[in-house]
Amino acid sequence: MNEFDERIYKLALLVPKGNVASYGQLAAMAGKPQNSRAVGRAMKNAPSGHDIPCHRVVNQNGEIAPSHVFESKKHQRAMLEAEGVVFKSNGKIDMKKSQWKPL
DNA sequence: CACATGACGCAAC
DNA sequence: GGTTGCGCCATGT
Repeated sequence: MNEFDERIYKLALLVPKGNVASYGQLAAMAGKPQNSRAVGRAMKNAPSGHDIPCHRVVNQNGEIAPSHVFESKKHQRAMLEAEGVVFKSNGKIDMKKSQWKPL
């Protein structure tokens, strides 16, 4: 596992319940602002059993992965909603309210 | 080794 | 505000 990926996982774990982080955000915090893609790749390659809330990691548009990534988009939406993440009428996440703001 | 693809982001139109 | 194009990095063929 690369150090970068490890940081991504750690950051994902740091995301509090009810909040979400964008790929670019994690990438920036990991030290590579332009490497947002690698974040997604890292999530995809994320090891199971590490309690990594990959569902809390979304894109800047407030959208979740296509669907084939998790069980389904609906499932993930329900999961996030259960955690307190605010969703807009269009089915996307209200980033303005739910985006994780690290201290 | 070169090319194409992908859980993305941002600037430009 | 939606769509298009380009950039960045890692992986697979």
